[in-house]
Formats: sequence, structure tokens, C-alpha cells
Amino acid sequence: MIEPKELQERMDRLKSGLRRSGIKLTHQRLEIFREVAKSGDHPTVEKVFSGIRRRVPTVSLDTVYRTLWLLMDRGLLTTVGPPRGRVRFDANVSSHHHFICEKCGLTRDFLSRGFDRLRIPSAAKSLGKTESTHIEVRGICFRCSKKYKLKHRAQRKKEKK
Amino acid sequence: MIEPKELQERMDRLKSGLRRSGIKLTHQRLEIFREVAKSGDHPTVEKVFSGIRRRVPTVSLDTVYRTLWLLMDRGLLTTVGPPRGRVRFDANVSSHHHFICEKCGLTRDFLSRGFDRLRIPSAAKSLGKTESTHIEVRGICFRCSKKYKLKHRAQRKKEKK
DNA sequence: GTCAATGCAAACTCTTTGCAATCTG
DNA sequence: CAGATTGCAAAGAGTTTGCATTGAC
Repeated sequence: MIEPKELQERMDRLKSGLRRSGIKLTHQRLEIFREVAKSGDHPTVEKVFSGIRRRVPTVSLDTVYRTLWLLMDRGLLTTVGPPRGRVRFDANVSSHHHFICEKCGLTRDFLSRGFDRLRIPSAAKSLGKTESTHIEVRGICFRCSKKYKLKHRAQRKKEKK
Repeated sequence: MIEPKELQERMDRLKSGLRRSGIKLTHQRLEIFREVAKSGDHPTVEKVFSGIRRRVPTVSLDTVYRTLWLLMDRGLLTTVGPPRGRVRFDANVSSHHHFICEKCGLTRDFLSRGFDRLRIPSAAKSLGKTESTHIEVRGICFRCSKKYKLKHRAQRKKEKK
């Protein structure tokens, strides 16, 4: 699905990323990451697991979970939509957009005339019928921002040690 | 969190929506919907459950689940992010956007120079630090589109009956 | 060789289902 | 009153954790 060159780049990014964090470069971690990196759509945990099983029959599901969250933590992977995937419901049927906190999943509406006017690019239209066009801006809410900075500082100290 | 007038409108929309579908208007359904409709952020299932419990101590968790999915099905509620909340992972760190199928969760990247150039509205900036700005366009993929039309037609027949 | 990482099994949490009792239209 | 809807309890997914063994550095 992904071009070999791009895949290679992603794999290299992973390796240097792990090394920088002082995290061991195991066969499993490499393959779990590769499974995500090589696919054009965005695999769920199960998809990653079953995909790997074919090549590395001994990996266990819990290693897949542990690895994916580890790579998330280190910023080497992201999730689509709210992290830790809990469904959130919305009773607002009129046009509005969402701000989602990548750390805690806080989800809030905001209005934007500019966003409402957006024309959907043809690249998106070729994938399906665009029914509703909620737009999601992802970031880190102020509450988590504070916590995150503190944690990050502690992290760096540990890594230097 | 929501203005009383807007809440009232949402409740009315629910009632007429249910009646139109020939679905019974129970106390539980009303309160479950209200719990979603009245909140400014977007509650998870647990949030809805615990919120209702205070007012209607007898509701059970399974009714909350059943009701939320029922209302989803009838288009009276939506979810934020992929439906049925399975986390999906992404190894792409460069700027890109997502098309998400509301029915099956299919998630695919697309590129758009126009979207890349978007300025984040101040309304969003006031909610937190916008770290990454993936944008999500939601719709229904071609595969589901076919299934959906068939189902919908069958539905209408049933409702007229 | 050391300590982190893995695999296993078991625990835990979240979600769904079958069924008798209850309530809406 | 009939049939849909609910609550309960139990089953079924999905996810996490403790611990002995294995493997990377």
C-alpha cells in the first residue's frame, strides 16, 4: 500500500527514535511498527495482530498492545480520532467542528465560518460519499498541557542519566 | 452547558424523530438523549450512564448502550471520531488528512494542499495548544453506501406498513 | 551478565445477549 | 391488550497485569 521508499524512511525513523529513548530494538517492536507503517488505511489492534501473526507466529496479543502504546507515548505513532478509543456521542446536528485533546480525549465543539465554507477536496470525494463534514482539530488541552510538561521534563532527566 | 432553548429544540427533534420511525417514546430514551444533548463536551457511555443514574436510579447500563446505538442508527445522534470506537493507528507523521466511513470505520489518508494551509480558528485555539492539525472528513465509503441504500429502502417499507 | 522485554495465563473492564417482567401506544 | 422495551444476570469481547523465561545491549 505504501511506497517502499516511504516505508524505509518510517522504519528508520522508528529505529533512531527508539535508540534516542534508550528503548530496546526488538524483533517484535520492529514488526509491529512495520505492520502499521506499511498499511494505507489505519489498522486496529486486531488487524496489526493478525497481520503480524503470519510473519512472526509467536508474538502475543499483549505485546502488540504494550508496543503500540509505548510507541504512542514516544510520539512514534499516533491514533486516528480520540486516543484510547472510547466512543463519544454528539447530539448536535448543525454544522460544527471538534477540538480533541490527544492526551485525555476531551472533546469540545467550536464554530468556524471558515471551516464551514471549506470545499471537500476531490481526493476525499474519491473515497466515498461525504455525508457530514465535521472537521477535527487535534491538540493538547490546557489541563493536560501542564501535566505533560512536567512529565516530559522528568523523562529527559531520566534519559540523560 | 447548552442553552435551554437549544436543548429544547434538540429534545423536540428527538421526539418527532422517534415518532416518525414508529419507535416508542420511553422515559429512559428521553433521559438518555437529554444527557447527551445537554452537555457541551461529548460524553462517553459511562458519563451518560452515571449522569442519568442521579435522576433515574433504575436505568441499567445495557439500556444506555441499546438506546445510544438505536439513536445512532436513526441518525438522531452521531459519534465523534470513528464509530464503535476501535483505536486505529497511524505511522504517518507528515501532514495529511483522514476520510472516515461512519458505517464501517474505514479510514484512509488523503492529501490536500488547501487543508494544509488552513489557519486554525481562534475558537479552537482557546481550547488548548493545537499540536497537530489532522483534519477529518466523515462520510460513507462506497462499499457501505450500497449496503446502506438497500437497508434504507427496506426500512421505509416497514415504516409505512 | 544484567535488566528490559516477551509470552503465558489469569484478571479485569467494557459491551452484548437471552429472557421474564413491565410499560407504551 | 399486544408487542416493544426494560432490567437483570450471565456471556462474550477487548484490554491489562503479574510473573517466570528469554533476549538485547
